Amino acid sequence: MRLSTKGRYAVTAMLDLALNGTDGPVTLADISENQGISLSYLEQLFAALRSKGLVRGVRGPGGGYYLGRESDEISIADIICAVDEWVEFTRCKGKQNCHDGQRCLTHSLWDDLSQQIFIFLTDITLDDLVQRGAEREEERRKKRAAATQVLGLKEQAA
Amino acid sequence: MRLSTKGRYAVTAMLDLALNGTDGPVTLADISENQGISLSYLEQLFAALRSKGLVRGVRGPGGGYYLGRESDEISIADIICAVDEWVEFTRCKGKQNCHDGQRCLTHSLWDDLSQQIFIFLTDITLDDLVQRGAEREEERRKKRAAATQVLGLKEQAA
DNA sequence: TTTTGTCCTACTAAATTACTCAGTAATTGC
DNA sequence: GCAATTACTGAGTAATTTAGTAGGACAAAA
Repeated sequence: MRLSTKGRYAVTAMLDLALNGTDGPVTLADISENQGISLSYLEQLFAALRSKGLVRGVRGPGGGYYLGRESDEISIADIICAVDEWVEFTRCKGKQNCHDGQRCLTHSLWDDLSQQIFIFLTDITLDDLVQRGAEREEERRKKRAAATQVLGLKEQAA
Repeated sequence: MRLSTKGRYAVTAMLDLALNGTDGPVTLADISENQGISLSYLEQLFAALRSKGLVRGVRGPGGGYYLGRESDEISIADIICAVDEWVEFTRCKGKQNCHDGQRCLTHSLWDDLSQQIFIFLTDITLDDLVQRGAEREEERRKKRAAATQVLGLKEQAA
């Protein structure tokens, strides 16, 4: 899993959509101004988001973008995966030579870590972030505790 | 926390050092050949590692690099921080405009995630990887469980 | 004193990131 | 129908990062 600023831009934009898309679609021009991201870069990001069904575009005057699904059914991992392509490159089979086994050690380390991050981000939805913004701190703590508990349980079971 | 291939290279090289540095120093030329990393790039990485005291260089014939500390006192996070500079860029105060609070939401999300990753990688040492390579699978599972348990406990306490 | 290696600086190539420009397509209001 | 608005598309470009080259200077062993 890659954690780039590109993914952050996408999450920020999607959050903007979740917050402001309640009454009518939101234009990229608005998001561009709100978040300080260039319009054309947003267009590229939203092309990727659209192809994954995370957003729905409406053309013409008064148009803009809606979320493709409910905000509590869009995880942060969904968004990042959509824009970051995610061809996980650490697979030993094939390109890399893992003859002496050392490289495989770091590979498995990275795979493990990547999976941990993925699980973490899969358990956080756009809606969770919205709730967080609405000063519902208690709710937030519960959600976060539940998310990280999954991490713990997953490994303790092994 | 950044997870780049640069950091992976560094971890791989350090693991090579931990495995082959038991009898005498290891030359960068050896690591270069073993791991398929260019010599000059390794020199850059090791300059950073050396400045942080993670390795110790010995000049002249028969020279090379030793680990700067015992392998069980060097965490993966140490290595990545050394080469990746880590100027965490998500701090709201200052450069970015967080006027409407939306950006702050993603900032705190990223900060949280970054911290989770950091904790995860801090609890894994070079020695853990070496043990793992020695087919001590049971040991590995115990270590991993302990490491991830920290993640769980940290949040459950909140 | 020659060889082997670290150490140091600058430069270059490739990839990625972020952005620009110039359009086309669909929808609305006049 | 026509103009305005907005999503879409693709080519191109600047800035940054990553990775690798080149050419040394210094230190120590042979």
